[in-house]
Amino acid sequence: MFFMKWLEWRFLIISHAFEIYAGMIAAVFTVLGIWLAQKLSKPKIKVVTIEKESPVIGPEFILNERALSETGISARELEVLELMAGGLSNQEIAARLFVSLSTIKTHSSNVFFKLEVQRRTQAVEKAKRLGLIP
Amino acid sequence: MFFMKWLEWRFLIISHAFEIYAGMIAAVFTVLGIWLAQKLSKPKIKVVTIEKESPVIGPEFILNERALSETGISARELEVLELMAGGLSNQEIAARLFVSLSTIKTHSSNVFFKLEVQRRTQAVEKAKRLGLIP
DNA sequence: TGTAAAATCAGACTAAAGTATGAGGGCCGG
DNA sequence: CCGGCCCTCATACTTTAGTCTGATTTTACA
Repeated sequence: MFFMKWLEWRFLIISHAFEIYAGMIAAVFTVLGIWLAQKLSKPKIKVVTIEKESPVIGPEFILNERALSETGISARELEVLELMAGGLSNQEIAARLFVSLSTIKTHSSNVFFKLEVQRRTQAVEKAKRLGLIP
Repeated sequence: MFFMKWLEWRFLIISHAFEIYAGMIAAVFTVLGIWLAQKLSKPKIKVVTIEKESPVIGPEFILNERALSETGISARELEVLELMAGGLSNQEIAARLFVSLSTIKTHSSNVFFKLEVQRRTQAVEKAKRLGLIP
């Protein structure tokens, strides 16, 4: 029985040798094709942009020249305004700028007038809004 | 001459019929393989992530509770501090909160003590730094 | 229920801040 | 060279801010 079966197989293989050969070639080259496709195909590139919140990197202050000229605030007055914003008293500002208290009072009064306010806290607040100080 | 060439070709084709056949099969199935690969394989996706710096859009203010408890500033005192930062005088703050001027003076004095400052401008400046007010 | 913190207010005082007015000197452009 | 602006300073005065002391009431909490 075994022998018979084997003979049958042998016959089949021999008589269909070409077809088997062709099939093997087909199989091998199909695999080759798949492999080629995988190797050669360019990957699709998907670009994902991620918005990253940067915690206020640039404290870069740019003076608002327009507002400055519109208010008519002078260089010295702006200096006083900056120190004022730093929380200094008129006395301390005077010492810092090597001038008298009277001078600072005059300057600050002028600043208040030009900014249309009546208190230093308001002046600082408005000056910041206008971009006159950081 | 032409005839000779043709004969030569013919001979070549016939004698190598099998190889040509095999080659064609190989070619066809290579293409099939490529096609299969294209159809069946998931498309390769290469994900490129790009970090994009965005300059903090939201000026959303979040109160710094830590600093608040550390300084020991009470709710009412914080209210006064906020109005103070708005440039209001003690008189105006008193009117706004329906209390007397004395009360506001007491509150502000307490705030100055807790923030370790001596002037309202300094208090406002420091409070902003600490995240107590916007 | 006692108490500690918070909120309220007052009076008195000191210290700043702000206003008003005037004035002198420096600098610049018409 | 003069008028206008800026910077400076002073004096006098008013207003606001800030300190200190002391007190009452409310609220929250153990």
